[in-house]
Amino acid sequence: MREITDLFKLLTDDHRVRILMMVDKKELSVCQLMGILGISQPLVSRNLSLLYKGGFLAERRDGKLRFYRIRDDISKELTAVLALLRGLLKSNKRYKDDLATLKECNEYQKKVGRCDMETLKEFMKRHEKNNL
Amino acid sequence: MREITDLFKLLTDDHRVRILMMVDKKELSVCQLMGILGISQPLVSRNLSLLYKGGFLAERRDGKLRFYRIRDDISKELTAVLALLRGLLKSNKRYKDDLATLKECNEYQKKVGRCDMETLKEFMKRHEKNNL
DNA sequence: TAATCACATAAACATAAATTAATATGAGTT
DNA sequence: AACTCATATTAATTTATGTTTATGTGATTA
Repeated sequence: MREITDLFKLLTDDHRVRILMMVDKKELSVCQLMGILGISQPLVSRNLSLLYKGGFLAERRDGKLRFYRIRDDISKELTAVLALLRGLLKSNKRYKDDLATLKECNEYQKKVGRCDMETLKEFMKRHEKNNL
Repeated sequence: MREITDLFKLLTDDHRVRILMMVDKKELSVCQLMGILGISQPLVSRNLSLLYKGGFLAERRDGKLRFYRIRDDISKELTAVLALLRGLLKSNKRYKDDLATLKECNEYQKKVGRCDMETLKEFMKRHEKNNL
């Protein structure tokens, strides 16, 4: 029983759910997630770590960057939970906004040709200004 | 987004999930739930109240007793969550034990012909002994 | 109408979780 | 080998949550 309530506990934090849904859409690095969600690096790392320990995520290192994505061999329990989440969020405003930001973030990176922390912080600054 | 994480928050407590699954099986009074789960009355009441506020439950008063059951007009979100829970718990030991206790509790009540707090406390005492 | 019973709620306490700020790690670069 | 950069981790603070004890409420019965 505890395993199940612990699983739900993973989904009681907005940041974690948003992170999960973003990497569900596309493999992402820590600094990309910072840029998209507009939150601090340790906060992204901590929540990634919890989702990882919860069995949702796979990690891949590429140079200095670490990319996270949904594991492709997650348990049937986690598969069911993910399916539920996708359904619940389909028409959620925050989720759709995040998806849009994800797209902008990608385009910005393509334009400047880099994917490092400075680039992402610059993106965060610009994005924040646009949403005032 | 908050609405969704709050929904999951309701399911992060063992007692609440057990209560939800018991009333999913059968309409039950507060003291019956005490007897089945073996926990205090304020604890049952508090968790029932949270599940009620969360939109899962309907209440019916019959004399001194208050019976709770799953609302028959719950939202599609809650319906999806309930379906998930039923799947996750289908083969869960604690859940199956609780179902067995629910059955015993019913039979005990039929035998003694009452459904009040004294009866249920007596049942709790006996049940505890049997499980030593 | 006073007492009792089932249940609800408030207050108090204990514990756990989220966030930030500061620091550590470890791979890549010079 | 020293340095830098992306990320992880720790410690400290705040905030939220669960549980018990004590008390309130409203219906029923004596």
